[in-house]
Amino acid sequence: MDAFYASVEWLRYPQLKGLPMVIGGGRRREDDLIARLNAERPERAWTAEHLADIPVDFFPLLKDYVGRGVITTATYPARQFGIGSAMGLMKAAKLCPQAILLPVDFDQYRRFSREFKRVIREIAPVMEDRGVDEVYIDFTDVPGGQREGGRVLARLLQKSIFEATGLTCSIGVAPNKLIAKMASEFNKPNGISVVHEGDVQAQIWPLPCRKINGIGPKADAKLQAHGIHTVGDLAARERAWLVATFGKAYGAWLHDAAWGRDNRPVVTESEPVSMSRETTFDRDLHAVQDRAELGAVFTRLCEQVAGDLQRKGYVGKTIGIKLRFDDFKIVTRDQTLPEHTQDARRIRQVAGQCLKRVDLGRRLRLLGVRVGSLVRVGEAPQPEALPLFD
DNA sequence: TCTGGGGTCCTAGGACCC
DNA sequence: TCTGGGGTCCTAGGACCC
Repeated sequence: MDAFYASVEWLRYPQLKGLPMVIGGGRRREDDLIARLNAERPERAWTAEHLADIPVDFFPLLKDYVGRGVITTATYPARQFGIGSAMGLMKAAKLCPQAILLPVDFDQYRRFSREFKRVIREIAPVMEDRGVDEVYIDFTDVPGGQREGGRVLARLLQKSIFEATGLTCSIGVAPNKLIAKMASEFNKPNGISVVHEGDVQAQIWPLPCRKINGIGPKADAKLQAHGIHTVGDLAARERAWLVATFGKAYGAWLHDAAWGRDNRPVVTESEPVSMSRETTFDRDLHAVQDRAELGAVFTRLCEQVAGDLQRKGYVGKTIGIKLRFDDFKIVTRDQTLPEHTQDARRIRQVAGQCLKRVDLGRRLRLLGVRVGSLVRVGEAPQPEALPLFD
C-alpha cells in the first residue's frame, strides 16, 4: 500500500494532503480535538462527522510534542526537511517544527488492512499476509493472471482496492517473491512493474544491496566494507567466498538473492509463534526507587498478553521478559514450563522468576513480556504425569 | 529530551538422551 | 587409554522486517 498510514489519515483529513505531516507517538485523542474545537470555534457544533472541515491550523504540531515516540510515517514534504522513518519525534521537531503531528491509530489502519486484503482474496485467493500494509499474491492459478505478464490482473486489483477503500497501492509482478518485492518499489505510487526472469541483470543488479529484503544495516555495512555496493557487485562474488565470509546459510542465500533465485512459496496460512507486549516508560525507572510503578506495569503487561492469548485462542509454555536499560542494552530471560498457559497470574509469576535472574543495577527504559511456544487452545499436549513407580 | 511495538528466524552452547 | 555421534530441547542474543 502506498504511504499506508498517511493515506488512511487523508481519507478523514483530506485538508492535510500536501502538507508536511508526521505520524507517530502517543494515543489518539480525537475527542479532545472535537472538544477543543467546540470550545475555541463555537460558531458551529463540531462532531466526528466534520473531521474534514477542521481547519489546518487546528492540528497539533511536531514542535509541541513531548515524549519518547518515533516517526512511523513522514510525508514527502516532511521528508524534505531530513525527517525519516524511525527517527525520534523530539529530534524530528528540531528539523521541521511546523509539521503536523498525528498520533498513530492502529485500530483504524487495521480496519483498512482487513478490507483491502478481503478485496484481494476475493479476486486472487492465494495471498500471503506480510503485515498491515503488504501482501504477496500468487497469480499462477488466477484466471487471466498471465495476461500481459500479469499487468491486467494487477490493474484489476488496484482498481478494486481503490473502489473499496479509496487507497492506492503499487504492485510488482515477477517470477518469485524476492524480485516481486523489489519490483513493487519501482513505480510508486499507484504503479505496476513487471520484471521477467531475464530482466534481473538490467533491472536488479544496479540497485544497492540494501534493497534486497533480508539485507539489513549490519549485513550491508559488512558488504560495503568488502567493496560490494550493488546487487551486481554481490552477484559477481564467488558463492564459496560469500559462504566463507557470511556463513553457510546466509552466504548461500546472498548468492541466490543476487542472482534473483528464490523458490519460497506464497504461504496463505500460518500459526503465530509468540505473542508479546512491551512498553517504553516516560522516564527511565529504577528497580528499587520505582518498585511500585514497575510492578504495576509488569502486571499490566502480563494481563495484556494473557488477554491477547485468550482472545485469539492460544496457550504457550515459554514465558519470557525483555528489558532495555538506559544505555539501550537489551536483555532477555525466558523459562519453559511443563504445561501450557494463558493465565495472567501464572504468566506474571514465571515472568517474575525471570526478572530475578537479571542484574537490575541500571535504570530501565523498557519492559516487555512474551509468551512463546504457542499452540491452539485444546491442542496443547497434557503434561506427562510423573510416575510414582517405575 | 535522540532512538516504538510486535513479530520471525537463525546461531550457538549446554543439557540430556539413546 | 583417549575420550563416538546423532538428535532434541532450552536459553540468550541478534539481525531483520513491517
